[in-house]
Amino acid sequence: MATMHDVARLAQVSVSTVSYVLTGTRPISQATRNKVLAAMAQLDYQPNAMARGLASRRSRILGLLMPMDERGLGATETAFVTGAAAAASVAGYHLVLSPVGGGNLDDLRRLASQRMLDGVVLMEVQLADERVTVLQEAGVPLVLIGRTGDTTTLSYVDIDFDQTVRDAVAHLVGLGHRQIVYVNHSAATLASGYGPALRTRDAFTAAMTGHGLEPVMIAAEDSAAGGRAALAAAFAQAPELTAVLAMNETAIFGILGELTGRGLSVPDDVSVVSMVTSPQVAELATPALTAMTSPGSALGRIAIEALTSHLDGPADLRHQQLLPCTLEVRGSTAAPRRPALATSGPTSNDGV
Amino acid sequence: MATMHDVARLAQVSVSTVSYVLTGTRPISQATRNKVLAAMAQLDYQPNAMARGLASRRSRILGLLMPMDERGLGATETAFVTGAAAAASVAGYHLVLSPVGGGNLDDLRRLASQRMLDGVVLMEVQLADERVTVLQEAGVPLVLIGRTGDTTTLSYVDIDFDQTVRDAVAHLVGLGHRQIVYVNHSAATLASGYGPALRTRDAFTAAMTGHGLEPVMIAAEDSAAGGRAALAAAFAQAPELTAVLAMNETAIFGILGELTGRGLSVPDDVSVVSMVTSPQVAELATPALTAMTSPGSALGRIAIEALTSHLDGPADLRHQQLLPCTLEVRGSTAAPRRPALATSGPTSNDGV
DNA sequence: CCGCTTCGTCGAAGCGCTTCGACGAAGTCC
DNA sequence: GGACTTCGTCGAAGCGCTTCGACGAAGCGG
Repeated sequence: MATMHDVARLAQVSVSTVSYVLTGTRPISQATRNKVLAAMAQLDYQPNAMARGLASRRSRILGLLMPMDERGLGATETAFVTGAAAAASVAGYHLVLSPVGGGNLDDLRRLASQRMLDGVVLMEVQLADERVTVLQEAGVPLVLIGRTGDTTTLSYVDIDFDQTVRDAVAHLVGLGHRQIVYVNHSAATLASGYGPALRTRDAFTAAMTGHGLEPVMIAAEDSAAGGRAALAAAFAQAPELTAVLAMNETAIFGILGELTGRGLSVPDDVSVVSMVTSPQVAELATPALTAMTSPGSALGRIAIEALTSHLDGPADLRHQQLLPCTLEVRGSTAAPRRPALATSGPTSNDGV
Repeated sequence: MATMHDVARLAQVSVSTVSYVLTGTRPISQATRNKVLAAMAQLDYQPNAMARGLASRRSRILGLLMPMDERGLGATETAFVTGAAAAASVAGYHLVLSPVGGGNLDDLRRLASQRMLDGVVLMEVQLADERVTVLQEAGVPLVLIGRTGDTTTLSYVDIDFDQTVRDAVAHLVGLGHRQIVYVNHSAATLASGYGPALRTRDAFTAAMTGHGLEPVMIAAEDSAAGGRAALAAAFAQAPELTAVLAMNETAIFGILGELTGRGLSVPDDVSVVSMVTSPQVAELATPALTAMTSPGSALGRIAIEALTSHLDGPADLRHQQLLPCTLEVRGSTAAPRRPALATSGPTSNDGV
């Protein structure tokens, strides 16, 4: 393995000159640069990342911390990762994914203190997330995907749940639906302070109220069985329901199964909209699901760009941005079979 | 950030002594050790990973190279990753996941030559995989998940597809099925030399022939639509079919949808077995799928253990191991409604 | 044409750690 | 009880790179 010394000797220049050619920190004449580049090519020289990191005190490695539970990564998360990796590569950084779960905070602390990561993107952020504290204490630059409760001092990129829910509800209301049930994540997830679950809950209430409609939310376990139970609960609470909006990607297959089981057809009897869902998953169902497609790879790219601009630019700037999911109408939504009965309250906003 | 120097000064020993306490390379008296450990604790000392790596020429970082296509990671792959991460942690290594796709071989070459990874686990190996060559040229220790065509010089862990297919077929034959169709990955995937697709194809042929039955294989695109088309093709080729064995986790939902669409019930009219499938995915379907559950986390653990034993032990040993998937009977398989007509050929193996 | 800045290059001093050789003290063997 | 090994510790020499200060050679204005 050739070192910088070898290159310098072959090119008949000093080591520092070679370094300057590599990093561009100081001007180098074209002639010298060519000599050095030729020597590098001839020796198949590759800089040693460790040595470089030690001397410069920056590793040019960015970490993407993704808790991996047994659920697996959906296409949404994957798009996110690939978007981030591409952006990192463009900025001249490596991206490594670290599957540090919520449990091992010590592992995280060690990783952070070892100065091996120049910066970190945190996925699946809770409203109160200890990992943020650990990382901040270790002095590691940080960008969140998602938001903590108090976001004033942090950089983040997140889905605009408010807008997304509003668009989804508007789509259903526009089709003529009046009794819409929102199937959220489980009660336990809500209680644990999972941001998306809480934010969509509030956004749904606001959107429905804005249309003069009654918001009904059901918390469902993340499983097909949970979806079935949720649908039963939904019919118990709102027997006239004609549409389901589901945040819970896992439960939705249970919902569909139960609907079929009750002899109800999608979308004729009940319309279904899936939130924050990838096209791939939406296409698995029959009929394919009308869904709010998440801006996965854009989210990843923007997070990395924010992080690198922190690193290469002034340290104290803050990047906060929300991106909505876009509505993609497929086969699971239609006008309700029985036209809406006028419900109580104003209906002036119906035509959205 | 405290350095080893600070610790040495506070403990009134030399730097090398501190290093020996940390690495255990040489004996240190209990008294000295305690002094050093106390100093470390007091200063909240964390060794600098870069410096350590530079001096020792080992980073204690292992890479898990997983091509991330838009399909996303299933629960199987996730189990794999978590198993690997846990094993790495036990062995005192960090595990980083690198989403290097098949395209950017140069990226891989750079990563490998920078000496920042002590070793690498390669996922989703093709029968002829250039990444193997690149890594071998760079001299990076290597363990495969999956196998290349020529495995003589390589370490690998893989699913025992032969055994898995045999068990799946035996289950169906045992229930009384005679016309069994195997739905594989797409023709393009087969042509590209994707090992699991090829191996299961051959294993299916062997297993069916062994039972004196006619093997029918359909290649299906990785989508719900592909599954529907595959089922149509299956009925065209084998109108009497009573069971489907599917390798294609994505297509299987299309298969189920098409079955329902044709008014056929699962498992009464047609039994379905899903290969290499996680319980989570199997439970999404209604009824839940009888499936061959992949030994995900064990596979990850074993791969890492093989890799670390390469690194810490003699360099030239070889680890080659196959693990079968285990049959988990759920609701999608049953005895065929119309008992099998005696097909041509011997039926002596039926009772398996 | 003199002092001044800018350009291009060099040498040397680290970055924080591991590891080798050395060496006194203590234990072991016949 | 002398020769020899083992134990526990130290100092110093790197690992391969970045970066700082220095310095000769040009280029510039007045």
